[in-house]
Amino acid sequence: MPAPTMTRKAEGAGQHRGRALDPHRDAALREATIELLAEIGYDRLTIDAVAARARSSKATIYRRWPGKAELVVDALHGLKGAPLLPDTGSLLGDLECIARGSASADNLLDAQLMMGLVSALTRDAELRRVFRERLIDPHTESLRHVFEHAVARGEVAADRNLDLLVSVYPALMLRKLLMSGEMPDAHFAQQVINDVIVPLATTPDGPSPAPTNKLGRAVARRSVVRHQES
Amino acid sequence: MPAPTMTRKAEGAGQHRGRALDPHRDAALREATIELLAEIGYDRLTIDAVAARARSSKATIYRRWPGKAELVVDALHGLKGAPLLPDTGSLLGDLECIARGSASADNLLDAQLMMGLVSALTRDAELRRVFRERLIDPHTESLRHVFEHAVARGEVAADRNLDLLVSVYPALMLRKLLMSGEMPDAHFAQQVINDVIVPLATTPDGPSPAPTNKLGRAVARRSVVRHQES
Amino acid sequence: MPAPTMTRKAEGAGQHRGRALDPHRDAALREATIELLAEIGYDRLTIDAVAARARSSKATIYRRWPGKAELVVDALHGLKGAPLLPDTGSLLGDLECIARGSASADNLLDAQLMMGLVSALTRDAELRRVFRERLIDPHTESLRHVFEHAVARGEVAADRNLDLLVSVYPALMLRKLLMSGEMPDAHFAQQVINDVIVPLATTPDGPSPAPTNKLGRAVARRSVVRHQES
Amino acid sequence: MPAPTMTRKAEGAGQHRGRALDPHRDAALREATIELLAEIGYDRLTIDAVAARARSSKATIYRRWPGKAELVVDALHGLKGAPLLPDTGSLLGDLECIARGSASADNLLDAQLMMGLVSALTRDAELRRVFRERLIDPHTESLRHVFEHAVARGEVAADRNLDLLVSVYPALMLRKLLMSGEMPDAHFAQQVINDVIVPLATTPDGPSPAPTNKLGRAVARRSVVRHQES
DNA sequence: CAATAAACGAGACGGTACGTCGAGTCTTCCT
DNA sequence: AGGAAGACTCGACGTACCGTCTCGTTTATTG
Repeated sequence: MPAPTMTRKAEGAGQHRGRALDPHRDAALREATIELLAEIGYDRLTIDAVAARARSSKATIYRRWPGKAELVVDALHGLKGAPLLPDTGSLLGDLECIARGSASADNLLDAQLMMGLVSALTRDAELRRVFRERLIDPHTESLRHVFEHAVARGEVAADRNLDLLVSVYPALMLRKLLMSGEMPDAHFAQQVINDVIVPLATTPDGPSPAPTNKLGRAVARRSVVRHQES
Repeated sequence: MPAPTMTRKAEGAGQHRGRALDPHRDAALREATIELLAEIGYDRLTIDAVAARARSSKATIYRRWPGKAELVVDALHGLKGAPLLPDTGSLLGDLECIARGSASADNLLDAQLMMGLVSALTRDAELRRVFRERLIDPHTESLRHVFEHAVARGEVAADRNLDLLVSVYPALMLRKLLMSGEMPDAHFAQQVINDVIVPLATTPDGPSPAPTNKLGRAVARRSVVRHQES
Repeated sequence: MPAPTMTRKAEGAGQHRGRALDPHRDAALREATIELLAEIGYDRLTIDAVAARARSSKATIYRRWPGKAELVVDALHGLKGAPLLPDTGSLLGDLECIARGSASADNLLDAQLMMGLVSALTRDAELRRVFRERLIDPHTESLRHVFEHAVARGEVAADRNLDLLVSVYPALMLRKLLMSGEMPDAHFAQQVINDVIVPLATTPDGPSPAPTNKLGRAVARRSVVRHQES
Repeated sequence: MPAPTMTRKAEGAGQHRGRALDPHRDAALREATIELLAEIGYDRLTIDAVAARARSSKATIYRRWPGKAELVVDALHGLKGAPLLPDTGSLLGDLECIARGSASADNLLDAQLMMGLVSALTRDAELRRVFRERLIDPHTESLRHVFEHAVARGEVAADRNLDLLVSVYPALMLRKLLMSGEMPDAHFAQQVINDVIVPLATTPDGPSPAPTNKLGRAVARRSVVRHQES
């Protein structure tokens, strides 16, 4: 599986005519970026400051990344461990595992990064793509993995809209993050699991349940229409 | 009843020795700010542009607000939430009404504002508060209103965690907006209603369903503890 | 003898319909202006600073003077004593008297003022007029007085171009002032008197002397052409 | 032999680590400065205007000079004095040559520059020095040259105070310029030559004559025409 | 082993926006 | 109506970053 990021320029360039980009500079630049991010935040971070801290020149940075956002994304990418793919044997166990992970230090950093990056998402479709691939999808994939196992075990019905289901938890966490300005705590995560995710996954009928009252039929009829999340 | 914002300088100054700040300038500046926010977004909005559009001078702006963030916050203050409070007589009808409203022109403006603003949410707690009050709460209140009526009608069980329930729909819409870069369409809204909100609201048992396996008890126990969304 | 300054607005207005401009404010403003001029100089002097020092408002200043230059001219005008009109009985004695006066403290102040004001002379014809009337003419009048007495005594021929003659001394002093940045000293003044003014005033022949050598004829021919100063 | 100006930053820096200051930009900036000085004067000249005219950015200017005064000083440095050194064979011929040159287009530019600059002379000794060297001395040197030749020819006595003598003409021209706001015309220049410079240079006795005699008899031939100083 | 191609540090470049300051005017309230 | 206070528009100030570029220098590859 090739180029992981696409934020870096000429990732798989292969043979070079002249001198190749020095990997030591890469590392130093990423490190300086991370340090400055932690010290002064995304918005006050300047390319000049990164260059100065890494005893580099701006050109060396722009030779590697097209701009600040991509540099930061790439720098933080290096920090991220693999998304945890829990397998406790039960849906609830796996979800609690994820909930615990949500409040870990790793995710705190992710959260800060995310909040700092959301700004650039407004304008830059490419950044949006990378942002999703690097920071969002790992979490949803973790959840998808959990749900797929649960389906295999028979804990969750096979007809669920998984694309939507796996996005409920991160959506609520993101919202909480943006609204509060800080990483959601374990309490909140557990609450989401208990009060939203588990009920949603284990509702006896399909996502649009068997009508239990006079209005139910209309519901059932409509929910026949299914959509793929784009 | 204290000053609501604290972003404005000398909010309750009372008596003035000299000439007072002209409220007409306030209004013009706020209006120009809102227009520009919607047109070009928070990050590309400049104080100079606001001054030019309001036929004002920068000094007049800086006399009122210490910087861009505060200006924007204060301008948003003026935006009335005007949440639609549908009452079609059934939960599903109300929800569909809201879903249709989600894609309306009003919400498009809101969405643009949101996309332009999220950047600043990272740093500015005050901005975050006003952002929530002016742009988020009106929508959740609309949903809360709908759910409360549904509870009153017996369509939804009384034990649901409403704080969380009302945030599921906006959280998914926000996420979709941020990930796609554009306003979620009616399709998506309807899908969320059908596959997430309705099932969640009408699950026969409480939010933590009757355990169907050995781990259920622990779940039930935990879910006794309820948290208020802060 | 009419209005002395013409920098003040409505100097000879006579009867007032309403309240008259308070002369105490005049004095306080002039005083503040003089103080600030001495402390920080003309260029760094601001109207706001004058207003603050005099516990006045800017409007009160602009009600009296059209701008900074005029305020300063007027303020310094109050400081000036009458131009000395020496009468020692001889041309040389009078001139030496003037030379001594040139280096006095009064003139030092004048010099500083002059240097600060020259800037505005570029643009403002009115200021130029007042500048000349208030700061230049008194000195030339003093000289004119001296020369007229000398003519009456027979020390100087009656046909001299007095307008030009009286401007030689101040022109050299002004030039020296501008070129050195400081008030010309008594030495220089005496030198000008001895080496320029006295020879010029007491040249035996007219200003264009009878030719005394072979080239003189050409000179004489050319110098036939006379010009009226425009 | 030290750096002549010290207004430029790092004048003799020698070796550069990075990219060097582009001399073409220097020239363009100086040229724009001179043009604007002549057009609108020192006081109305703005850094922004210079940058705009030179198709530069303000940073490029501030990288070279700390402020407006230094920029102007340095720009003036580039002006070559090109003093005309007339040699008609007679004092009067040379002087008339200079008088004619005084009203030429070149001197008009000089005059505009001068008028625009005098303001700043008050404060800036360095500006004063350059102003003198670039705009004043060339003219006085021209005169000194003329007088020295006249002395050599025996037209002018060797005991004259040349330093003073050469400054009389420019001093009167400067004064006229400042008092009238416009370039003195050829009329005036001729008058100064005839009525001041020539008499002064050709007075039979030394600069400090015996003051007690009454020599003014037969003057009246040429000075029949009288002039009013405006 | 040269030649050469490219990366490197340094930093100048044209821009754009910033937040401050002073000017001259206007408005409000007080005396 | 005058005066104090101070907000108003206007416009220049000097600074800070942006992303691009041009220097000389260093370092790998290639011929």
